[in-house]
Amino acid sequence: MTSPTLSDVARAAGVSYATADRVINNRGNVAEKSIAKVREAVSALGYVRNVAAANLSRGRVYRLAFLIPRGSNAFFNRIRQHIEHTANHQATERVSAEVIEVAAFAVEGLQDSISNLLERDFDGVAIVGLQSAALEAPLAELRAKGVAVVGLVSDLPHTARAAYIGIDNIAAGRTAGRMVGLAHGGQGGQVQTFAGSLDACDHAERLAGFREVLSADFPQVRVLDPIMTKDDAQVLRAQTQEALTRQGLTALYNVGAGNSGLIAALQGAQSKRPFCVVHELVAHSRQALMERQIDLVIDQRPDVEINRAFTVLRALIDAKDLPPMPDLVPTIYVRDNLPADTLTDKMKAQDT
Amino acid sequence: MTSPTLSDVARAAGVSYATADRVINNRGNVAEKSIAKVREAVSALGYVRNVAAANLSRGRVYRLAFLIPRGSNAFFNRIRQHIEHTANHQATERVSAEVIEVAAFAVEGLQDSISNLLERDFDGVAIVGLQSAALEAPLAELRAKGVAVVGLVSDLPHTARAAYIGIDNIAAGRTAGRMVGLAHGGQGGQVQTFAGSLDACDHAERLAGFREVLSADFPQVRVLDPIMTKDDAQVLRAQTQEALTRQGLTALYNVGAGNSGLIAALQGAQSKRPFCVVHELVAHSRQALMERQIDLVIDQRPDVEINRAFTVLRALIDAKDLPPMPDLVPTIYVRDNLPADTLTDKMKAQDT
DNA sequence: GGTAAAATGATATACGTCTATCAAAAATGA
DNA sequence: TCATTTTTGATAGACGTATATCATTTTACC
Repeated sequence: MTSPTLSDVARAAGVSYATADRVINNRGNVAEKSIAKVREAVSALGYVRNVAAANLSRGRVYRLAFLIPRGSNAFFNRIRQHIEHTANHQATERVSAEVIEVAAFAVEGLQDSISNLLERDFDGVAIVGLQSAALEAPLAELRAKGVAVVGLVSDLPHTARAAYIGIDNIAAGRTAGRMVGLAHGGQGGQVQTFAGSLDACDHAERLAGFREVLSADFPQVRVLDPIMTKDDAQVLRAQTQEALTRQGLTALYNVGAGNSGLIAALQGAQSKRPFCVVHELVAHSRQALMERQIDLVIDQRPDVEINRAFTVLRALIDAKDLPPMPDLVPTIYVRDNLPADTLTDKMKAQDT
Repeated sequence: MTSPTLSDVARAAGVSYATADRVINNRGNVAEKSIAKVREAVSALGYVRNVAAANLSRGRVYRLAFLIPRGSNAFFNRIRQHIEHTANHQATERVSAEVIEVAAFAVEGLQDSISNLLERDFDGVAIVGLQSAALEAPLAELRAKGVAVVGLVSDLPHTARAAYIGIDNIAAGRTAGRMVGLAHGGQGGQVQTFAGSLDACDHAERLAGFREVLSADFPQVRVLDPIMTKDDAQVLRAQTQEALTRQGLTALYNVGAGNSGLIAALQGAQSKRPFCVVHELVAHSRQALMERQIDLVIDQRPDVEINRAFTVLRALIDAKDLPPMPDLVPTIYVRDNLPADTLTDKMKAQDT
């Protein structure tokens, strides 16, 4: 009934505990023959090492780092908050996580930060990455030291990381496109798109997906070229105001950030406004959804992503296979399926 | 740096390890004064019991049971599969889960099954419940024995369970209503609704939410009274075929199961079919989405729910507070944001 | 003040693994 | 065959907690 221990394995293999241990933790100086015997016994008995006992014995702690862009971006604040919350909780299980802020979207800064990680003694690192070959060398060094590396939200060069945790941005754009198309109810229309910069490949991917669906399945809806905003709320506000004066505009889609500006412009708008889709559920997009200034939010569920990041990193560090985890898909929010607002809830709890 | 042990607590409280242990595991026979001293030391040092060490010492196993309706319903098959997969994985951490099948939607059957649990030695139970006062007595007995009880997918009487893990069905119906409304693009229309039975309160709730949104925000869309199907695919097929012949029908919404029949009827349909929304992503609804027979699936993410059930039950059993978990919301799927098909993937993996 | 009861302290063993040490046995090479 | 190297065995202590036992101290009560 109870699962076999390493002593059981040793006995079954006809070797001493010490030898079985040498095999399991490959300490070397073991004859091939003994290795084979132990391996056989392991699979015969179905032995799996008791990680709890092992960690207890080792006094092991999992030291994780998260490299997140600096700045007051609402989305990354949410990410940061989730990391701290989770870390706080996992402290019981000897997991510590440190958030390291990085200059936003700058290859050199990221490169330096990664190099700095080499001197620290981390077991795993999650990085909000960039597609740049310049990152490959420092990441290779890091991985050579045995550090588990995953890309978070925005991917790293494929060869340089063990996993990517984030949504498929083409799918996200396609989803937005599908919804905008559906909302036209068979009628024609014009969509104004907004993007921070097309150098950011997530923006470019979303836009591509968006166009793809509309031109294939809703040809009567015209997609206007994106207005570049640098994710700046001021720019978005001005440009949205301008767009709203135009005739025949039936929808707005912002692939990037800076939505508070877009929303501000919509607040002053007339009764019949275009169908509006933005990305990432944060305080202001949530409120705008509730107050009917916008119609849809495509979210990447940072809570799920962070959860996954912790789980994947631990699995990589322990060299275990991955436990079942919820899939990551672009999530569509309307005003009717919003999750409970934890921040509001917290304030309520403080009131009582 | 390293977290305090119970010995540290004892020392800080000025008592022996034995006394600190008596307090922590409330074994009785301790003076109030000592209890207070230990409690203080615990919070002063921020002591948290090392669950891994505790479980190691106890040789503890978590024995969980899941009470799931019997039958070949695709949705519950998916649930069952997730439970087994997760259980399989958690075996390493000394968690075992048993799926117990129950006569579907019958109060007496469920009542008996719950009573039977009393003789087994489970630590936690997740039950696909019913709102019936008849369940309160056996559940109270179970909880009196120290068994953690949660409602899964469909709630139990509120007083009889520690938590409910499932979506808000009114929100799910509202979400469907919002999408159907949006898809009309400001034009009028008629929606035919289908339900298994309005005795099932999840069906009634979804329908109520659906109506609520349409009448409030899309009054030009008329909601027809639901056709009762008993979740039977044959009935759905016939009724859908009949409905499709009607003039002016712009949308279909099935709050219940039996979608394979609905889809079959749609396969034979003409080019311009109504906008179709169903619940639960399973093999056939997924395929229908891909092949454009339907437009939208509202899913409750059984994978997330099962994950949550395991986590919540463990937390209840250990009397810990809950770790961060993804929120449960009705998820909207279109053909562009579908998760990877694990079954298909598995088959692919076997091919290679 | 004396006795019984309650509370406390000291200590030992166990859980399964890691790590280390030392001695003994087996294999290797000249 | 002997010296050397490689491989094995035996064993002990540590990680933090649970549980048990037994002796001792403190408290309560008449």
